[in-house]
Amino acid sequence: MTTSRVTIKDVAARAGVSKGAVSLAFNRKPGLSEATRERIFTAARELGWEPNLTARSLSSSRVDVVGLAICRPARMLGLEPFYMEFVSGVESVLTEHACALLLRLVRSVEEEAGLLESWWRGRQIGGAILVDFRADDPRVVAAERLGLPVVAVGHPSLTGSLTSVWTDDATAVTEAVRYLAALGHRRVARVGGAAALGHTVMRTAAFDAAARGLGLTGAWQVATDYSGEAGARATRSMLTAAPPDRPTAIVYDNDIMAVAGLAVAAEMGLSVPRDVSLLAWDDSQLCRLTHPTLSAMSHDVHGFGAEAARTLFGAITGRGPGSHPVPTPVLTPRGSTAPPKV
Amino acid sequence: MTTSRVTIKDVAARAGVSKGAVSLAFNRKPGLSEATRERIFTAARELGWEPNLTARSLSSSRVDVVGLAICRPARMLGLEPFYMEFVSGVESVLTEHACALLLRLVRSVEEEAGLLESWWRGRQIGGAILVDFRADDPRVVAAERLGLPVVAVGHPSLTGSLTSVWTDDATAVTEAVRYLAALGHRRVARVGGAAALGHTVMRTAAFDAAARGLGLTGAWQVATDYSGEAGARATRSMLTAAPPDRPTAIVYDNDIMAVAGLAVAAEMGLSVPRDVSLLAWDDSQLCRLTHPTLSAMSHDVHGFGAEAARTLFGAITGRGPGSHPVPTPVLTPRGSTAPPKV
DNA sequence: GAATGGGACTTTACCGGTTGAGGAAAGCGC
DNA sequence: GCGCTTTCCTCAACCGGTAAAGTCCCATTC
Repeated sequence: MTTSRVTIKDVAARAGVSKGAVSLAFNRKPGLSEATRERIFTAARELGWEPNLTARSLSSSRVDVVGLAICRPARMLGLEPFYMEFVSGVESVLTEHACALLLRLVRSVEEEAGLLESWWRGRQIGGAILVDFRADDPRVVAAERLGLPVVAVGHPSLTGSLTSVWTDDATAVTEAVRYLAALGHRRVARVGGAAALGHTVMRTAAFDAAARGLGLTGAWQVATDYSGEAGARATRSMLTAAPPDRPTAIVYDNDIMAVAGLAVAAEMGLSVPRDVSLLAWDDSQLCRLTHPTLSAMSHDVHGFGAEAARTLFGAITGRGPGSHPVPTPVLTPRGSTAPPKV
Repeated sequence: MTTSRVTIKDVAARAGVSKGAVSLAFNRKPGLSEATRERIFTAARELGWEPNLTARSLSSSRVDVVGLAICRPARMLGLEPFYMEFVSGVESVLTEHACALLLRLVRSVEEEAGLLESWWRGRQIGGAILVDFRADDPRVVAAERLGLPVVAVGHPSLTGSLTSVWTDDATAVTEAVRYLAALGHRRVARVGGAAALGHTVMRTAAFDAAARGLGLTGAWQVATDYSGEAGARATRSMLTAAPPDRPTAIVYDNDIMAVAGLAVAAEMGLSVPRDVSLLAWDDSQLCRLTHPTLSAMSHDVHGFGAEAARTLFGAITGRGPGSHPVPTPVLTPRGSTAPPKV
């Protein structure tokens, strides 16, 4: 009921000091005796005062909020364990710095670029995390132009002069293909993510290169929108191909599509991994909840988010641009991959 | 590079008016001629000015940010499609009001109560959305004491005097049980969510009542932590029970556990729905990506989030407490439910 | 004993908007 | 031509903090 109208002035009055002193105490700056400091904290505690962050950031012109806009259809977002895990990693670091996360779902990168400008101009955020880069991403130019401190989650080749945090997807794709080839697979397919995304392009190229390098003749890949439906559709079309073309192993660009692929195989009466091997990507817990369990290219998404947040703090505090690779996804074999049936 | 140091004063100067006039124009308040208004907008556009929201909320003491804290282990969060869909529903309404969402993951409701107080005292949020109520939830008292406008997502019996938005879970559970009984099942089990959550308690009671009412002798339910692992464990222990006790149908409290249950059945060589029927809850797209597809108690989670946000705006603008039911989940039969084998 | 220095605060000028109290000019009735 | 509204706009006081400059007092130092 009592709308807390307690301000720094009340605390100052109660502690018998000026508001400047209260400010010094709460920002742990030197220039106050221990006794006074203590008196101020006591007064604040008694009144239940907390500094008004709005006022603080107005006068100190630093904002303890970072923005994150995600640009994927709501439908897919919910299913994609990646984002929530990423966000939770980001949070874990932000929390340490008493920093908050402003989240927004957008429909296009153009909208996102506009939003970032708005947020920054309106002093709503002190920095931002950018994900899902595409070729010639408008956000690169926007962030540079605005001088907005950001961390770009994506390969340096996509993020221009922005500070970036990225995984080496090309190497991971190569490892995946090598593994399947080592098992004896010759016809390997890949169900990729959205073609517009930069990392999809890179994975696609890496897949091609790896397949060619290993002399795999039947390499075949398609792009999807990352949704389970699309994954199912792609899998169905691959598995219904005439036997000489039919892949014996399929790599997916996320978990969901791999799960959907597993269902398609079951629905077609094919046994995994006897008739076809499946390899997922990202490796959320979902991969351990299926039967058979899904082999996957696994990485620490939570840690990825945390690293992104740490890097963002670096950018906000003026550290110049840089490129921060995080560990490459590693192959985690489970029940869905095996040598092809002879 | 050019840190945008454009302020209302610059715009005023350029348009040849006072800053008060600019303020009036940008808040669409009366008292300005069309011509002046136009001149001001032009000047603002030319300078690329956007009002500093920090300054605005300091002087107008209204904050266009709402808080949402989610209290579940990161592990589970990622997998739970519910939250992202809910958030996307919330967003869809917030966006219309040019309002932002402050998100935070917390480890306990106590921490959340503290956070809300901090956010509110620090004028970081204008209101909050509270989810996952438990019995005697400390957030109820906290929100009341602070006078913080909130919308509580949970049954009115759990949310005290707070404005609430809720689904009638008891009715939905009853419908689920009735459906399975109508198919001929006599031994129906339920894999519930976290026992500490209020809605779990209500669903548990409703399940018991429904089973008793229908004279089902083998009703059996357990509580879990909502994780896929726990769902798998529960399913395994149910399906390994001696035949007279073994349930022929299992209802799950979310999607993930149902998916895990499906895998367990497969791993045990049981056929779904021939040997056992499974019924999921929430019905994200995941239910359509399995084989067989999962029958589910289905509701519009996106719409649920949107309604919560709308109701919150009501609370913020001073509308008194109220209780807003949203549509009860409805049964959506798919491939995982059938009459029991005789 | 005057000059120096520094610790402990206070003062005061912002930060960039909003808001309510005016004030000048134009329109209107008589 | 005078008072009275309206319309349109200016002024100045906030909002609740921060930060740089200023004040005071006391201990040193020469």
